[in-house]
Amino acid sequence: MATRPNSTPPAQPIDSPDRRRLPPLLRRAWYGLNQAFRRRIAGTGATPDQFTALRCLTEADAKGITQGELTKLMSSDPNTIASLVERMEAAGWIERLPHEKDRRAYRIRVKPEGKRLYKQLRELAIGLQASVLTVVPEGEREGFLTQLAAVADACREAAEKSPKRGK
Amino acid sequence: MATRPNSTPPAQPIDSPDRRRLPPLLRRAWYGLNQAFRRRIAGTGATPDQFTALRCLTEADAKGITQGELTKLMSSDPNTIASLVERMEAAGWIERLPHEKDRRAYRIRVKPEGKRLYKQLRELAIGLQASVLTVVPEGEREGFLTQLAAVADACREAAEKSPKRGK
DNA sequence: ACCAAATACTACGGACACGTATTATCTGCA
DNA sequence: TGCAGATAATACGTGTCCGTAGTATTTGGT
Repeated sequence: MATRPNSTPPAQPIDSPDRRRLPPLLRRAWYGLNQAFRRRIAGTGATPDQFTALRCLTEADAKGITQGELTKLMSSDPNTIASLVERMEAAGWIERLPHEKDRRAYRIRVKPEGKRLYKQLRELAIGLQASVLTVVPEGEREGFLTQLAAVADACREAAEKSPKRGK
Repeated sequence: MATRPNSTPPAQPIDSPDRRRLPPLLRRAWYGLNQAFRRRIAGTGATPDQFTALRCLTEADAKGITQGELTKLMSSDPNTIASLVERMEAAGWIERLPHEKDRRAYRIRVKPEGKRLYKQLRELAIGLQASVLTVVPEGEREGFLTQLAAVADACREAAEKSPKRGK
């Protein structure tokens, strides 16, 4: 039965049908990455999504963005962001200030405590991402990420082409 | 400002920092794909995860697998699978029979109604996957999927190396 | 200046991800 | 044979995903 080379043990034989299909591969990669990160940051009290939010807010900062903008940056949903932001505000990591032009919206700002937490999480995230990416040979990494970006855009586009309400 | 070629419109300039980082790309791809699929199958009453379960069960079938095996196939969690299976059983798509060797476990079988549903969902899934994959040039597709598989394995491995309980 | 349509957010609900804890059963080993 | 430890499920709780519906405000066209 397939004497496999003694490297990192594959969970399934290399020719398993699953190894060639996009959705299962994406699922496995995303859940695995998430789980690994969640466990590594468990001690901080934050979740992977909360880190993502902090990253988006930090990089976009200036005067603070709205929930709607954060929704787009996180490839997420307004409802999800609403409760996410609510918990993060309760935790004291961010604050919601009234928007100076649009009274429907908020400006979300990262508080000092949130910035401190972000720095801490970022170290762990960088380490994890680096260790995962080593499995793609250095020379092919750029091309791989470019293709993944194209696939990601295609997925998003497919989602937007099938809206919730009819055509 | 970066006169971009008139192909599929990128949501952001090509040099945006996000287009080169693995976690945001995976997030975007996975959520986008999921959302697109969920909307396309909304009429059937099934969810993307239920389709995944049906696919795993159908391909592995024979006498039916246990929840634990399904958990591994779906890169998921025993708790998640328990409630997923419960709903699918209530919907009449699958049934749980006592395992003949292990009285703790079940054997999950796809019922006729589930098989019918699966065939229907599969058509939609294949179409979606194909349309998404067209953004990767034909000749590079195989290599891309191979690299994605390697990344997926690395992610899973990273997750298993950081177990929930301490070191 | 006025009103329909779009937009920012909230409220509520079903489904999923996953951590901890518990029960029932199986397995390995002295 | 006997029992500690591993394993298959379950129960329960928090956080996230996202669909539908509703409120407040802004915008665009007349």
